[in-house]
Amino acid sequence: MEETRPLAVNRYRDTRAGSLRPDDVGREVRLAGWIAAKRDHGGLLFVDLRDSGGTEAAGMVQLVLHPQLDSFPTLIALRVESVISVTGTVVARSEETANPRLATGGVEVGVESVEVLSTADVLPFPVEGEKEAGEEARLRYRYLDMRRGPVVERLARRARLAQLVRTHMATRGFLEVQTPILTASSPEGARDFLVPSRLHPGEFYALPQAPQQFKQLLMAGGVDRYFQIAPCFRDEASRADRSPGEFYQIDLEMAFATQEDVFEEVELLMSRVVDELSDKSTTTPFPRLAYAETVERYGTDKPDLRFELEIADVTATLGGRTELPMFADAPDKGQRIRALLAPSAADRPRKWFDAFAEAAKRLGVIGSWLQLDPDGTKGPLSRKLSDAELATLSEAVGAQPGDAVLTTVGPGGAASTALGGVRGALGRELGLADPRALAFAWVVDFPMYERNPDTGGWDFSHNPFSMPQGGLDALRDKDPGDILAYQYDLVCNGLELSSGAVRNHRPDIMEAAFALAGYDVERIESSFPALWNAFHFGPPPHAGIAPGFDRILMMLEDQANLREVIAFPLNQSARDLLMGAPSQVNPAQLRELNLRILPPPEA
RNA sequence: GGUCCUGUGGUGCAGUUUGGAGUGCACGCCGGCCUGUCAAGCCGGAGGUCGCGGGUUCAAAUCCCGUCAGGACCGCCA
Repeated sequence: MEETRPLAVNRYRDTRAGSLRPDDVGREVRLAGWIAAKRDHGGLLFVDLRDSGGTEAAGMVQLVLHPQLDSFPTLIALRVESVISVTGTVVARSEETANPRLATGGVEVGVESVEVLSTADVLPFPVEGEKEAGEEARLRYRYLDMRRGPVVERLARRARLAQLVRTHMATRGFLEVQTPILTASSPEGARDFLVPSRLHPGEFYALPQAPQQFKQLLMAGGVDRYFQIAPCFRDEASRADRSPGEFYQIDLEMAFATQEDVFEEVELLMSRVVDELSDKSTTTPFPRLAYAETVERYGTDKPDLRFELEIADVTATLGGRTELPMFADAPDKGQRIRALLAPSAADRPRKWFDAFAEAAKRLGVIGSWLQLDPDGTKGPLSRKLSDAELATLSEAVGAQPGDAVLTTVGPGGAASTALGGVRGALGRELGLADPRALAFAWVVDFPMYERNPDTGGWDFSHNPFSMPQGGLDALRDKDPGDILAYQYDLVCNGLELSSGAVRNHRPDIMEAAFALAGYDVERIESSFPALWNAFHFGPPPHAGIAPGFDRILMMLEDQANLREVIAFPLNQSARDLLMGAPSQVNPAQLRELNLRILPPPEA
């Protein structure tokens, strides 16, 4: 598989510590690395020497030092994580003293001389050992965290992913193009990071939120297929699966391509990534799910499809009929009654159900529940509904004794979303999802527009450059809320991996599409001058997508947090605890940029 | 902008519900003993503004208010 890493033979080392085996017995070797652990027996000292990590050859070997050695007192005094270079002879360990838990455990190195290369102070947290260090300390001393191993292993996997993406995309005819980091601020979407221009007082560059316009301009420039592992910058709040500030996307765009062409390319790429970089498996083609249907069935547009469990609708069967006012009044209020099976949850404590009801309340819907205990039903609904109605409800979700049924009443979308959140949590808590499965799916047919609750007008619900399905006719004839876009997401295991679209390359359709969102031609032109102009000079139809590089790694590595797959991540509030960014700058720097700092507005 | 969780020697935690002496566990650190350990062992020791500020109380790690820091989430992320 992996080629052996060539090792420079120099004054520090001629052999990797982790490579020693019984075959090496008798060899004179020179090793370098960290003191991972010391075991001081007074007259005899054992040192675990750990070589640098991130390669298969790295590892640990036991050194034996005898008191006759000149440097014995020095070694006794050195703290763990100090760095040494030693020469010595590889000797076999007897059967009683061999360590089967160590790859090098059949041998040890009898040390003849030691050179101390650097010394370590008392550590802020242990490098060796099972204990988890706190998140803050790990970030502040990221280099020590790396020495623990797993982070570097993930970085190695990250490097392999980058390499695989590049070789694969090249064989598929994609041209890797680097696009600017200093570019123009864009009026749409996320908040920009701004970079003041020294040469042009009062003017700013912006860091790209994504190379969206550049890749479309590459299409206009006749590039057939473009890709890039592209840095993207957005000044928005973080989540566990969303880095603050910066992240990477496998950005790609294809000329003369349809939605299906994009799907095929991404399926090829993703299945190769999964095959070569994980022990999981997946099958292509990925299922296609319509957005509206997905939200209806799973309560989210990024469902975890590793398990069934669909949200049922009981508005028709229970609404308007029962004695229970919230159910009885629902149809008249335009509300829906939604229900979700919670398998084997009948004996959950009251607290668990209350937490669900609280969560539902925060989303503006009423949550209630029914527990099908073997010795009778419990929960608020059991007292308020007739036996027949309870049976109807249980049947709707397929509940058996021992299960519970969760219900929500409220506006359709919110009633579904509340249960969608519970569905995901149930999958994790009850182990419904096969941890080795990767359930990819395409979510298609996103709505083009959505109502702005403040203005009552129509906003683009996703990318304003997406092609509306039905083109000009749809824009002219349909209710904006009913117009779908050639806009799609790739989801996997409850994670949104990617978002893309067939682009709108026609100025006439663009004009009509933007008009519905309240933009006139002048505003399009001033907001997106490059694209608007380029599309008047014969742009090819094109489509693309941008799978999240960091999120793919999260998925491959089974990590719940992006920080685990990034070498030097920012913390939740976008601070770099290691480097101390952001930070104030000196007045001379500000003067040169013609900037003055104002106090933050009073709260 | 908001909600929730967490903050206790260098590290990871328990103690907070029900106020009563900085009480406890594991690791680390310092000193001593120890020639076959590999989480070495044994003996001894040091190390604390219980994040910070205010309040209630005879008495606060514990209750209340505020604030700071870390995390999860809502808003936000076309």
